[in-house]
Amino acid sequence: MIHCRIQQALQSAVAAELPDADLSRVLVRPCDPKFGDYQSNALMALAKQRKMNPRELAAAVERRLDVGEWCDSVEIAGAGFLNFSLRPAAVAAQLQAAARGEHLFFVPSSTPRTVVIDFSSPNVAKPMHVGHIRSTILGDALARVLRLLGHRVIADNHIGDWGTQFGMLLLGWKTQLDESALATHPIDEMERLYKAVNSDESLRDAARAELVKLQSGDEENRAIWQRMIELSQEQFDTIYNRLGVGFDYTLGESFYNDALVGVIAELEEKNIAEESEGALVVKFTDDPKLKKQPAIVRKSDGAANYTTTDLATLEYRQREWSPDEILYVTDGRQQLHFQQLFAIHKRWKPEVVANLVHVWFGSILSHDRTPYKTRSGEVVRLSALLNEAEERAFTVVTEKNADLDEAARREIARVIGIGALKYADLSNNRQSDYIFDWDKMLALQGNTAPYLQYAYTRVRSIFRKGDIENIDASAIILNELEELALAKHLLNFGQVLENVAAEYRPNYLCNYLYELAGHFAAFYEACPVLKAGDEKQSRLLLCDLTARVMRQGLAVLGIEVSEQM
RNA sequence: GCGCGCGUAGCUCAAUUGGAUAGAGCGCUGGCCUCCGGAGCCAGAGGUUGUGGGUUCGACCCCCGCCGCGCGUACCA
Repeated sequence: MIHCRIQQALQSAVAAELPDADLSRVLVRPCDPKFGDYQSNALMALAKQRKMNPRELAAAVERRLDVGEWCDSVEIAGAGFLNFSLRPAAVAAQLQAAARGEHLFFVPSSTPRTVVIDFSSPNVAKPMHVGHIRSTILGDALARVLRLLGHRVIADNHIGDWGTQFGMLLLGWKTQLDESALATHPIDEMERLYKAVNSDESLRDAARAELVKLQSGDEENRAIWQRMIELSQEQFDTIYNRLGVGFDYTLGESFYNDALVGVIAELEEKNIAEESEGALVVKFTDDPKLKKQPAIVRKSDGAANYTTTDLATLEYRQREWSPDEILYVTDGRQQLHFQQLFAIHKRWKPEVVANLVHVWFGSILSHDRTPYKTRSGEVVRLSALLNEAEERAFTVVTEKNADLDEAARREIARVIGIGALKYADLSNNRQSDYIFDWDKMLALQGNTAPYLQYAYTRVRSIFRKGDIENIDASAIILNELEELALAKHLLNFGQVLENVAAEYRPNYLCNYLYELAGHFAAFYEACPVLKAGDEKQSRLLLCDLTARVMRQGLAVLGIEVSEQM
C-alpha cells in the first residue's frame, strides 16, 4: 500500500540522516486535505530530543527522501511537518490493482500473531441479557478484524457453568420442576427454579448439600447439571446464530475444575499466596496501585473463586495454544480483577511473555443515565432486544418499500435491525458509557448502520439499473475533486484496519466507513456515472470498489448488507 | 478513605505516537428534485474541551491542585 511505502521511504531517509533514531515512531498518517494527503510530524519530536532545528532536520531528511513514484510534492510546513501529496497516477494504479483482485486496500500482516479472545461468557441456566451484548459484539468484531489481517484467532467462550448457584438449581430441579415448562421455555423454567430456592432461607442448607454432591461427582447431580448446560447451550446457539457470532471453543469454568488444586498448590509453594483471615490470598506489597487489595485465590470455605479459575484458564491457553496475545473482552468494572490476575500470573509464570490485555468497555445506559432496563426495571433479555430491533426495522422497511413481499421485507429488516444494534455499540469508543436509543441507531441519517447499508444499496442500484456486469479498468480518470477524494479515501482502508487491531477499537473503522459513505455521496451528487462519457468505466470502478470496501468493512464488524432496502 | 474511569456544541457522540483552524448526527435557520434510490445532498448558526496552574514550538490528550459524576474496593463473576 502506498501509505506504507511512503512511511518506509521516510524511515529510510531518517535512518540515513540520524542512524540512532527510533524508527518505530517515525510514522505517516492521513491528514487534512488542505495540507496534502499524508503528514508526518515525527521529525519535530526527533529534533526536539536532539535539540536540533526541526525545519532544518526536515529539510535534511527531505533531501534524502525518494517518494517520487507516489508523490507529486513533499513540503515542509509549519514547525516541521512533512506533507505528502499523492500523484493521481499512483492513486489510479492502486485502484487498478484492486480491480484486478490483487488487494482490497489492505495486506495481511507480515508478522501474524496467535490471539486468544475471551468474550461473551454467558451463564448457564440464565437468560442472555443486554449485559452480554457489548462483549459479544465487540469480541466478535475484533476476532473478524484480526483474522482478516491474517492473524490466527482463537475465539473462546468461557461460559459460567460452575458455582454456588447450581446447588439451588439442583434442589429446585429435584423438588419443583415443571417438565412441560422446561420443554417449552427451558431458560425461564431454570430461572424460576433458581429464584424460588434462592428466595427461601429455609432451603439454604439443602441447596448447599446438593452443591456438595455435585462437586463430589454424584451421578444424578452431574447428569442434571449436564442437562442444564445442554439446554443453555441451545439458547446460546440460537442467539449467536441470530447475531452471526461464532466460537472456536466453549471451555467453561467447569473445564478447569481439576486444575484448581494444582494452581493453588503452586502459588503456595512459590510463596506467592499466603493465609489471611482464613482465606488464601495474594498480596501485592510492591505495587502501589494494588497493595491495598489482596486477591483471594481460595475462600475460607476451601473453594476456589474466579481468580483461581482464570489463572488455570490462562495456564491452559498458554500450554495449548502458545498465544502471543490474550484479549479479555469484559466490562470495565472488572479492571481490578484483571490487574490482579495479570500481576499474579507474572509472578507465577514469569517466563511467559504473552501480551495479556483487558479490552474493557463501558455500560449501556437509559436516557436517565441509569443502567439500561425494561420499563418495569428488569434486565432486558437479548432475545427480546433482537426481536425488537428486527420488528422496528420491519416497520421502517414496510413504510418505505411496501411493494416488496413480506419475506423480502423480513429479511431486509433482519439485516438492518441486527446491523443497527451492533453498529450502535461498535461506533462508540468502547470505553465510553453510551445511551441506548432505538431511534438513533435505526436512523437513516448520521453515523448508523442503516445509513451505511443504504449507501451500499445506492451503489448496487447503479449496477442494476445500468445492467453492468464487467468493468474495464484500463483507463482510470480522476479529474473531479470528488473522484479523487473518494479514491484516496479507499486507499486508507488497510491502515484503519490496522489501527483497529492495534488498539482494539472498532469505532475507528466505523468512522472510516461513515466518511467513505460521505465521500461517495459527494461523488454521487457531482459525478454522473451511467450517463458519463469517457469517465463511465472509471466511475463504475470507483462505485464497485466503494461497494466492496463498504461490504468488507461492515462484514468485519459482523454486519451484513442487502442489495435493496 | 483509597483506586480506576469519565467531564468536549442545547442533546447524543468523534477526535488515529502531543500536531496544524476540535469534527459529525439530531434539533434550529436557509437552499437543492427535466438528475443513476430525496431513506439523499449542500450551506449557516452553535465551543474558554468542568475549573485553576504547569510542561511544550504546539495540549481535549502529559503533570499537579480543585469541583462534579460513575464504578470498584476480602471470600459473586
